[in-house]
Amino acid sequence: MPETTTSSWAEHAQRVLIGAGHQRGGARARIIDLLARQSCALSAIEIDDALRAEGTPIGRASIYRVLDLLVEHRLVERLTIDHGHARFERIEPDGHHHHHLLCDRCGQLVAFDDPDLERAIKQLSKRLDLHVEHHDVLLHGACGACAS
Amino acid sequence: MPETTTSSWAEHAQRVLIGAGHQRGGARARIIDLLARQSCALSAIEIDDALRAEGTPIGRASIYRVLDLLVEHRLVERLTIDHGHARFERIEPDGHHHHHLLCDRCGQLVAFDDPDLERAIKQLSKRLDLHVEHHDVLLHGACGACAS
DNA sequence: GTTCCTGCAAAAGATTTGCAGTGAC
DNA sequence: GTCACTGCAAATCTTTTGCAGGAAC
Repeated sequence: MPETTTSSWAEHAQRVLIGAGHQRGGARARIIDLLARQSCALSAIEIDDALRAEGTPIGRASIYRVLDLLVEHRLVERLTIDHGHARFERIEPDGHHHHHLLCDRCGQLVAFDDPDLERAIKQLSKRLDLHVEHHDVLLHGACGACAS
Repeated sequence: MPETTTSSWAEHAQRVLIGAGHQRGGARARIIDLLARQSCALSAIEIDDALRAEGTPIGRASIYRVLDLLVEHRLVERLTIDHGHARFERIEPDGHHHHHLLCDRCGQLVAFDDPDLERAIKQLSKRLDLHVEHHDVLLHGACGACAS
């Protein structure tokens, strides 16, 4: 896991948005900065809480609007893991990504990587008559801590 | 695709629920019957609409309650495919299952089967320090019709 | 100065809960 | 007769939209 990714993603995101004709905005910068620091997906509510915890809350509407904008520009991925909540996670410019396991015991969301799984999905999209642009895998079960 | 599955799942579901101490109920029978006839996942709203179209609507609350009960007894799987809607699909007693592709062009949900993918996930759960009980794969892209 | 950004309040939509009546056993 | 099932209405919760003020360029 490259340590440099964090800040470079934030800069990349800002660059893309400016390039698309958007202005700089305080709320947006805060959200981008927050997402840049995460290791896993956050819900809009968690983002709201985190920003509030930092002392200066941001309106819910702005949070959703910024997230929409980021999703639109493929800077952030929207995941629908639990029912009723969307979760958001940055998309790395180098295409590197992971998948998730939702622990049914403790509710924690755990990220994992698996090249074989990526390979299987790539081959699958050739075999089937489908154009796969993007994929999500969600496992349910017990995380390392709960399984032992 | 075995033609017999349809009715046997409905009977199986009823048997499990009766065995768990539940009574027979009209609304529940209607919903089980409807799900038994589907080839792919339905949302609660679609279930409501379908039942209304049959002439005798069922209260939303009952629909959600029955679905919860079915999910609880592992007779139905809850999928969160689009953001804001849960979708429900029966779980076959023999463990046979498929995954989905959501067409970004036309919005259609397409089911597909892939033994290699299943294998990759099975091996993955051995390699990683996780107990995988269950998994969902969702592909995004273009369906056969839209891709051509 | 114009256009985009933000926050607040209100609205929309899906899901859940409370409660009273009905039906199953 | 008891306990589960159902429907209606109200409540809850996330997400969206309208609008007016403020900031960026």
